[in-house]
Amino acid sequence: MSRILVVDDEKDIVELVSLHLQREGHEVVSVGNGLAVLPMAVKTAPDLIVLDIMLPGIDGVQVHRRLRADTRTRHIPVIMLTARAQTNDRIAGLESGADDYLTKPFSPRELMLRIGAVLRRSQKVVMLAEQRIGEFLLDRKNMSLSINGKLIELTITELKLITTLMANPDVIHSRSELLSAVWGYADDTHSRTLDTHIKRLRDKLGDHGRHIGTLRRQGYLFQSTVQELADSDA
Amino acid sequence: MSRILVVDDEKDIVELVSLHLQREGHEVVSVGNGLAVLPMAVKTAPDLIVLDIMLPGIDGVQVHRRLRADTRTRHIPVIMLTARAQTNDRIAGLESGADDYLTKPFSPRELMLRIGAVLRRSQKVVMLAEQRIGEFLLDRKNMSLSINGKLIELTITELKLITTLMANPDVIHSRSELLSAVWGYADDTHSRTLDTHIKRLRDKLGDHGRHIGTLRRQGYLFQSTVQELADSDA
DNA sequence: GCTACACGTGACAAATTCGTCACCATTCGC
DNA sequence: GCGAATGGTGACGAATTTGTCACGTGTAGC
Repeated sequence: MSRILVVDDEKDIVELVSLHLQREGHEVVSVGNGLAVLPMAVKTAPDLIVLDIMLPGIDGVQVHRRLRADTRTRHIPVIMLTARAQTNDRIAGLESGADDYLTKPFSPRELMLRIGAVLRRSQKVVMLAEQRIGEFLLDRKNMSLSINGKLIELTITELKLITTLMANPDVIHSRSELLSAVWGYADDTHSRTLDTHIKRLRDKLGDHGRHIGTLRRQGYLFQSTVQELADSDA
Repeated sequence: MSRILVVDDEKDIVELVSLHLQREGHEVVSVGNGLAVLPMAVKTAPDLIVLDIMLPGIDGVQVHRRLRADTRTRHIPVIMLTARAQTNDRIAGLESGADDYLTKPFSPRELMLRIGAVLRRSQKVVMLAEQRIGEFLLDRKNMSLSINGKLIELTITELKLITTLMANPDVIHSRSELLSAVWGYADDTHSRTLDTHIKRLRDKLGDHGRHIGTLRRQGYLFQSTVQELADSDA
């Protein structure tokens, strides 16, 4: 599942938290000294760090600063464990930097919920840099479309349109869905805007414009494969 | 590393191939019956399938057809194992569909090389759909940039420019690199095109335009963090 | 077969984008 | 400090993009 780095010098806290995390299928790494956090974080690349404030070596606030300052660890979400004795402005300082915080003593269940929430928020959504469908190559990194290796010059509107269609090939995209994705509004009563852009796009695709199909009263779709022109018995 | 589905009813072949694959760090799943391939492929989502022609149940050619016809498995590369007794036109038919083929008896080393080559060819390049840097959110899926949740309206040229810069934050991008990535040429002798677009982009970013730094005689860079305006001792 | 509705089409004009360029500002090396 | 090189700036005009709209074509339901 995910790898969690637990930082606390109280062994019973570490064991309790580890137990709960492992029960949920996470992998746990732990350290008990502030100075050891950054090297361990760099080495193990955890998905989240649970970081206690009171630490031997250097304290949790300092550790947090170092994690944020290092390009290798700055992206790792951090949940800080604070003691009730912390002053309010100190807690405010923590809140502004950490992804979440929890006051000791805490219920392990509460911590698990917090960890789950922070992990979900931080999950990276990825997509294919290049998507090939038949003779089409959509290069999302360079924001370009090629057909059989030949670059098709598209306006940004046309590019957004084909990108939206090719994101889910062979699936119908309603008019309102396309308008929303490309134009930011969903109602096109009495307007031919979408139709005009579809035509322009099809024109630029030449013969391959047939890959953009119309489903009357439903919307448009990008077809991975199209029927060959029938010469006989058409 | 990668997950490989090995399909062969000869147990010694399966064991031999599995041994070599596991030695290279791959995970191996195997089935010995043609009818079991598709369900297993759907279930385990392998990165590559090694598929023997001679199978009980349905033969390898049929299996291959089914894999290609199913949207859940059509993208999985297939290496087919053929027997020397196969006729030439049958082999030609296989070649046109499989990603690679190998004739029994084969050396395991040869198969490993083929597997490596096919895997390398099929690796999907992915990138973050959304990239957050400080207050900037680059949404590659929708081709948009937001700062603190506020959409910044950019032209396609400006978008390509900021995308290129943010792809490697805090790294210098030379003028020729930017020209090549955005304009498709690298020489800007006697032209202020790039500079003009950088200025336009900075203007649209307002205060946050400071994130785009100039390094004289080297190029430009996107800075994840910038110095706060110093009110004292500036 | 007829009609109403949905989509395709060509044309237009306003808006926007783009590259260029003259000039200014800044930086660096001598 | 000076001069040359480099980057910033505002303005211009050509080219392109965009949305709209009248009209035509195609389709589905009665």
